[in-house]
Amino acid sequence: MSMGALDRSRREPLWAQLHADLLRRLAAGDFAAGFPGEAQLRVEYEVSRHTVREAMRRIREAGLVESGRGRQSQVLSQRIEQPLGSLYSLFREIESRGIVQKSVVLSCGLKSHPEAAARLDLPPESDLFVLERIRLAGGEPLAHDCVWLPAQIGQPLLDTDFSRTALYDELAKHHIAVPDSGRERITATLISPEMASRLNTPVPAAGLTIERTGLRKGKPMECRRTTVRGDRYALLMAWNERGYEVSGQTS
Amino acid sequence: MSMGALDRSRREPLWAQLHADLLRRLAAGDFAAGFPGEAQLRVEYEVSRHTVREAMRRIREAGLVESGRGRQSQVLSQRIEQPLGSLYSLFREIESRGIVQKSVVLSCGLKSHPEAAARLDLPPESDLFVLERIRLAGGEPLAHDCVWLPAQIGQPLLDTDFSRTALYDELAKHHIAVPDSGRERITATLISPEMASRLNTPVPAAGLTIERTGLRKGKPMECRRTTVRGDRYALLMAWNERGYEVSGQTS
DNA sequence: CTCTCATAAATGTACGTACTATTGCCTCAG
DNA sequence: CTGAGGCAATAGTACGTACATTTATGAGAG
Repeated sequence: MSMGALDRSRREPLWAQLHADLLRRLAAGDFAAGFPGEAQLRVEYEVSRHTVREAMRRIREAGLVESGRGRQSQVLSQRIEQPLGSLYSLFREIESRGIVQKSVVLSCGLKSHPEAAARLDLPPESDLFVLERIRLAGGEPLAHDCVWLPAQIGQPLLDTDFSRTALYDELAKHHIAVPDSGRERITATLISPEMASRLNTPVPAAGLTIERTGLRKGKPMECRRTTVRGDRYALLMAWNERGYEVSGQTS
Repeated sequence: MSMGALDRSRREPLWAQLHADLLRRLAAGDFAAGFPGEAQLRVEYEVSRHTVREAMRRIREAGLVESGRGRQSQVLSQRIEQPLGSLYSLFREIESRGIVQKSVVLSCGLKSHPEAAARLDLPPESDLFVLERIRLAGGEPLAHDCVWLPAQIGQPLLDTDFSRTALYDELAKHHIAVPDSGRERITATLISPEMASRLNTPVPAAGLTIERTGLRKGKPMECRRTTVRGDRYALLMAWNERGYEVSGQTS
């Protein structure tokens, strides 16, 4: 309900409060039986039509509802996919297909790593949280994944069993936000004999190496190096006049 | 100037006409010495502040200007880069670095190719324009590139010497528009011995294989298969809350 | 010359009104 | 039952006003 949802004494703009409340109610499914009209929202929240439209514009632009002259707003499919890079796409795609995703943890602890420290904007000899895993999909090795975090972020994760859980889920449990932007460098490389035995590939074999730096509010907070078996993964990119979409394909 | 720029009798909304005119003037460099304020635009175009803001909101959201309380709008960098896929990024990046870009044309003509025809939504036995090249950068082989076009599009290109010219430039000369959207499938593959001799790589070597379908107004018009030497190319992806940016890196 | 503070200017927020264009629904004639 | 037409509802466009908040500027004190 709108009781107390809007507080005119707060510094936050009215439309922003209304926008937040509408998002909340959308997520809660309040509008499953139809989205209210501008007039109804104006009465319900006791704001002007201008304020309602200011909030609704953002809802529309996010693609959550569709509206037009003469007809009320229609709730659209609720998928709000934030870009999280090709790596995230990879592992999400696996889950969405219901493939069992497990990992073999090769190491998990604190260790210095000059190259990773440089990418995290830290002094070369800083201790970093490092997590090295072989990621399995459907029981078969898919990728070798090594992630470094600043020690202060990784500290609470030292005792975690990462064989069945995702790093971002663990970060969320400790109320640490995931990256909101980042860079990835994707190259095709030969899988080394040592790596080949871990990934159970023939020699020679090709792999996709993804070097990733994740940022939060512009500050590096995650540095990753992942080698995916070339025979089991494809990176899919779709582009149009508005931008790119990235997804993955695992076999 | 604003003389006659806005026509209230037209069906197009006033803000849209204003928006279009501001875009035009921006592109023409009219605002190089500072973007006009809302008040000035209101007077100049004889519209209400609401209409000015409706137009300006779109200019701001397109990232063309930046504005905030107390200070006038600032013109930002004017780069409006249309996404054209990773392949385009690859070859553009080479040109921007001034590296001499040449090609060895392996074949150029009309030929049927069932698999490519399927991707172009054409009957399997249709004749297609096919152009197969080894692309060189700095005198050294970089990629093997094979592109198929529907015969009617490729017909005028049959006599072109593609050893020094880009396909899209040739299409432009014949007033054929380039794709405005498309899909790419990027995988890591082993370079076959036959390909290795063409690309001058050792055996074994890894390569990035890009299968691309370019669309114009939703209709497939280009189908491509490119194998890039893994040791000479990296695909760079940057992502933030708004979307992805893709670029390339050649060595 | 430099720092501080008041002022002006600009955009942001928020209210009001009116009219337009489009849609969906209901009524009514056939 | 069906189709046409009118009517009400709804979002879009466009105008007006006022005040808040932030920034840049300039005057004046030190």
